[in-house]
Amino acid sequence: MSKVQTSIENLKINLGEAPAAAAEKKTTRAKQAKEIKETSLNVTEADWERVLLMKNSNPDMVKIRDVRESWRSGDTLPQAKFSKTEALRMWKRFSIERREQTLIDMVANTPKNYTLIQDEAALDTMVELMEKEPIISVDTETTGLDLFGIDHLVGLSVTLPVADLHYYIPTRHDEGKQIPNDVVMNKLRPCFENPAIGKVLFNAKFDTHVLINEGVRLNGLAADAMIIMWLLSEDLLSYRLKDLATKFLKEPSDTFAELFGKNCKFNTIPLDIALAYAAKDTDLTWRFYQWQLSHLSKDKLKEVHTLYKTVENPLVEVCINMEQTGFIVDTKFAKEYGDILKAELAEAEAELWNYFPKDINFNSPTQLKKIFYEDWQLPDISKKQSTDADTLKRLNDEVEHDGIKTLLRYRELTKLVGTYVDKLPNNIKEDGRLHGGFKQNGTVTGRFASNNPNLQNIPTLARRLFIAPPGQIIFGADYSQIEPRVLAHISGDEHFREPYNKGIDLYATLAAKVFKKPIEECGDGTKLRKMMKVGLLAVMYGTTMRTLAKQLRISVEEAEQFIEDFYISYPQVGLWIKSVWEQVKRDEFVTTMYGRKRRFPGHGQQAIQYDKLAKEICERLGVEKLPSNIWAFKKELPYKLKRAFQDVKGKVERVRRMAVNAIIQGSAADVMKLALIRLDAAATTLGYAMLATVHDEALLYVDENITVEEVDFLEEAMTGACTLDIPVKVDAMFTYRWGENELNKKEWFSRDKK
DNA sequence: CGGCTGGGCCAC
DNA sequence: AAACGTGGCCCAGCCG
Repeated sequence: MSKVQTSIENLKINLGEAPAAAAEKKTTRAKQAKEIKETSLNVTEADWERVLLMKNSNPDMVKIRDVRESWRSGDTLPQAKFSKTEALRMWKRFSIERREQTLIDMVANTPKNYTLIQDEAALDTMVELMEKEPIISVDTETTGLDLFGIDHLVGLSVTLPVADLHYYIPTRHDEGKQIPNDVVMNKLRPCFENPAIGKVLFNAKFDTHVLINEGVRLNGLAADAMIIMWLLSEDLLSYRLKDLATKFLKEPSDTFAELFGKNCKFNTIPLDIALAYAAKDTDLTWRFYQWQLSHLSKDKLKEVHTLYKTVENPLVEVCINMEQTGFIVDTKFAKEYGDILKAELAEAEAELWNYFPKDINFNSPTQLKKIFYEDWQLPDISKKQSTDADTLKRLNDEVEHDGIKTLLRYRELTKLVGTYVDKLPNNIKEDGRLHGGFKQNGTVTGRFASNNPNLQNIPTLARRLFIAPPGQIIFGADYSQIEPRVLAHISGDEHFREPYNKGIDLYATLAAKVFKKPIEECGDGTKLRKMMKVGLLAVMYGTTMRTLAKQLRISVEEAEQFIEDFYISYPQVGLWIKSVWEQVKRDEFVTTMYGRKRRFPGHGQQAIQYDKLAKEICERLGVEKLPSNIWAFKKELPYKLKRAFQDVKGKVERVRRMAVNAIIQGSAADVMKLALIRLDAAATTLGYAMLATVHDEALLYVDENITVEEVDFLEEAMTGACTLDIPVKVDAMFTYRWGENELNKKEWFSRDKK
């Protein structure tokens, strides 16, 4: 048996897979169950794509492809009469064979310039070469993803592009000769911490956290290929390096889970396999980055490249800082508050039993649906037997049922307890802090996303669990009305800009103008002002008249009149929106203020089809303007035409809404990202820590004795992040406990100190 | 059991 | 015939 095959056999034992001979004997139920379980895993789109790639070399695979297509289309193909189970078994057999074969091939074909570093002399040679490189690629291998918890580094790979050498340095593998971890870290530290040596990574945030745990602060991030990819194509299904390499470099590459199984830890991988896998990571990262650069240098992507260099790349450090800081959670308070809420919940539940039959689960929409619409025969307002809050409220308006009211209260409480008050403390790590994730590439528009846990959707009532460490406070700075301001700036509407330039209330001014009422009747708290707020959102997000009517509890005709009046008062806004529709029809993408793109491939054709059918409808009816409800014309328009138009209309209007929204939301996100970079720099000079961002606000931990000058300095970092044609306003907030007793700047500095 | 989906709901 | 943009998490219920 060759060395490679020995490694594979060892690996199989590590993976818990019995050798082939033993497998045949044992066919217990448990084992079958396990097999089914494994079979159901990992049959992803990417798997199937690879099956298609391999079909020429293995005719059997064609059958599997056919089976899959037949599942999708809902027919059975005559040449592929397999049950789903049989097909999955075939897939399983194939993938295990392939996995083994891939590993054998991978090790056998390990490139000559991949080197395993197992002794200090070799490491010294590598470091010497590394110091001559202007830019290198780095990647880490770990036991898992819980970096603030149990998981840690087991080895790292480095690519030296000039020398064309690729290394893997194992430090904590279970078996094989290795250099002690601290020795490796000490030797790498000077180069890794030297900002003059550029680093190219794939998901740099992850590796930087890993290295921080080892006492090394990676500096000089030159590029994060994952973030660049997202700027080049914001809505790919997968942003895994291996999938991208397969897709764009035309180099079929398997992900870790595909090669080793989902539950495998990297420290169990034999070193010869680890080298072939891990050195390829940095090799691919570097090559992928070069491929990206070849695109970014094109004229039409210059702006995107600039956006990357000036915003997204420096922002990676800010994300790392926010995640490192982490929130302090008041666990004692969480417990007390949880108990109070649970008592209220028990009360609500006891009350619910007065109205609902025994043994029903109030958390189950399926069961509630049956009671509301079958047993109680309530009118189906939503037309889909919904039991959501909106429907329940409207139902209650009609039938006045205490059970419905209590159910709403029950829902509120279960959400608060079950998702936040009880659950958030579970995320606290050994350092006593909660480190949520901030993903700068988490959305298609450019906004941040947050997870594990999501810190961007904490309800006001649950925010009070988050506190500042002793001697510090939470400082918040949020942009006031950033999205309407962006609209005012981009649309160039003088009237729309007026309230901002004069420093008066936007919504009151808009309402007065649109409703033709004196401004006194549109002030704070008035109905007209509230209506205007909803109306402006509808304009920005492209709400349909039907929904707007529902929200404002007015008729569809009144809603149409409302929006028409708005466009008469603010004609440039309407013209700008139409210009966006034209842009997206022509280019199939739109661009934010800072050059971020949102793409809508295929929209051009759809828009042309839309125009064609719209024209036909107008001609048949002999009208200029497309009627809002074509279904009213029962005889005048053939069903087929109406149906075809409705189809394309839905798609085209959806893209139009998304395009308008992407520019507004995306530009606001650009501004916020710039602001975060400046804030991070300002915070660093003051010795403060970035904590979080919630779309239009940034949170920091600062000294409770922060000075007015320091606050001015932080505020300026935000206000100075952009220059719009109108003023930008930032509101500062000071508190010991998030969401509670929040003071503004004036209040904070004039408060009575205890 | 573990993955997946749909309904519901929190934030901006 | 009909859906307001961007997200993530929890629970039921289903599947293999």
